[in-house]
Amino acid sequence: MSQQKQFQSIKGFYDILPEETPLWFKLEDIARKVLSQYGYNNIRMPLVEPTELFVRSVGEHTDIVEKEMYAWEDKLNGDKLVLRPEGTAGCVRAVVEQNLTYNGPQRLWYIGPMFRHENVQKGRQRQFHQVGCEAFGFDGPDVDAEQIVLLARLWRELGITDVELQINSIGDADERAVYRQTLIAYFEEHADLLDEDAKRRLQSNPLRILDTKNPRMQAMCEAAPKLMDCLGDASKTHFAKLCQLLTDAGIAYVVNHRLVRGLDYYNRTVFEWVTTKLGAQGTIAGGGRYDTLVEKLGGKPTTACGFAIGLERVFLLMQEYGVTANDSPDIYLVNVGEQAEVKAFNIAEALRNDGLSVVLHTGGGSFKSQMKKADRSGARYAAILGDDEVASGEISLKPLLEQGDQQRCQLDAVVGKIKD
RNA sequence: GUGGCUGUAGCUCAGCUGGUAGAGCCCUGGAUUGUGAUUCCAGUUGUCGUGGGUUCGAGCCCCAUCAGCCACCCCA
Repeated sequence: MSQQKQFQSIKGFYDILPEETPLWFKLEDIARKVLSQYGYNNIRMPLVEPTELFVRSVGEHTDIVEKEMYAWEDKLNGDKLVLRPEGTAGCVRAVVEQNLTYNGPQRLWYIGPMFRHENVQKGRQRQFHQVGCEAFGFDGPDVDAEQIVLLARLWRELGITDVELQINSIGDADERAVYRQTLIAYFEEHADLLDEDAKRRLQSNPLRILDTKNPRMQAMCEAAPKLMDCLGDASKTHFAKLCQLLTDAGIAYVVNHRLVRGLDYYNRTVFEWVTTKLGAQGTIAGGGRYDTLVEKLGGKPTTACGFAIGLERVFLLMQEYGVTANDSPDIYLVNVGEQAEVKAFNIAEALRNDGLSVVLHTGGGSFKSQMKKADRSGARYAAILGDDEVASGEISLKPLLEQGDQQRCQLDAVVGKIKD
């Protein structure tokens, strides 16, 4: 007997197992319900897009584009393609290509896998899943607030508490450019305090230096100029209105002046929902405005605001909070004896016609072993079909989840007894 | 990409300074012949992540490799 080689899944790519899917369904069902409550419509984009789409939208000098994309060249025609690392770019591409905002603003959402070649950790895999949500053509901060309130509702419905909302405004591109120069100048004045890491980032990503954990630099960073102070009136007003809307809605938030997004397309409002229960992968959802992206991808100027939810992280959080789900059948149909085995198949179908979920026991075995399997299936009832029942044209029903007597009844009375 | 820890049955793990593998759970069967979840009895489960090396002998020591966890980084 030669043993064939076994395969293992690619690093960072996982199977989601049957015992986990009920909770996934719960998560997805609730997300769908909440999104539709706010009038968002589902859109489904391809998993593969042209590489250039992400270079132009996410940004050439971002980590995602520089080192995390699954990119390749099509052998047949030389097209440069990628597995999508995020959803917004593809969604905007679709909106522009199909002229979806022709008849006015659009609220869209999508769900599916994203791909980033990162180092694997809990809550961070190379194929992961997001629910994304994008609103096009709404200028005011009310959409920003709507999306935040939507997420707050989602956490509530999912049974997740203790997630912190952080918000910030990173202004418009020109304001950010001014701030960038101001900040670089400030850091250069304090060059003696900068560590290796900070020097490296000084030109590439000076805003990130503010996040440093180096205690020697803390005080200097605290005293650095604030982005908020460089914003123009329009951006400031936008942010102030957002804050007011959130306060009025009773949504607690923290203004985090250092909150910056790693994707280039964001402007003005940025926000993140953060938990402390998942280690370093604390962000379960993040988003913000991207008012210039539609135009940058060839569409008419259209403002936009969106967010993405990291589903694996939310899933882990649900488990953390003890949220459970099951998809147990109503009935496990026990059948012993030659006649019973023959009849059971049709009885199962008849019960399913009445809308019940029925697992038919197959493969024979004693009453005892069949009852064990009935119990393990999680079914609410065992429906028992033996020689006696076949003779009288009845079926016995035994509740498995709670105490109660076994009852014999006619087949067409089963639904009534179970639906009580 | 960098650093630290880990990898033994389906699951959780034990395995002494190297002497050819164990527990609990699970699973299968049974405890007067039609009844589960409790109890009792019996039984099955393994290329000790993979490939090399040292040794008379490796789960244990050494090297490589793969995978997982944690942190940095980044993000959802």
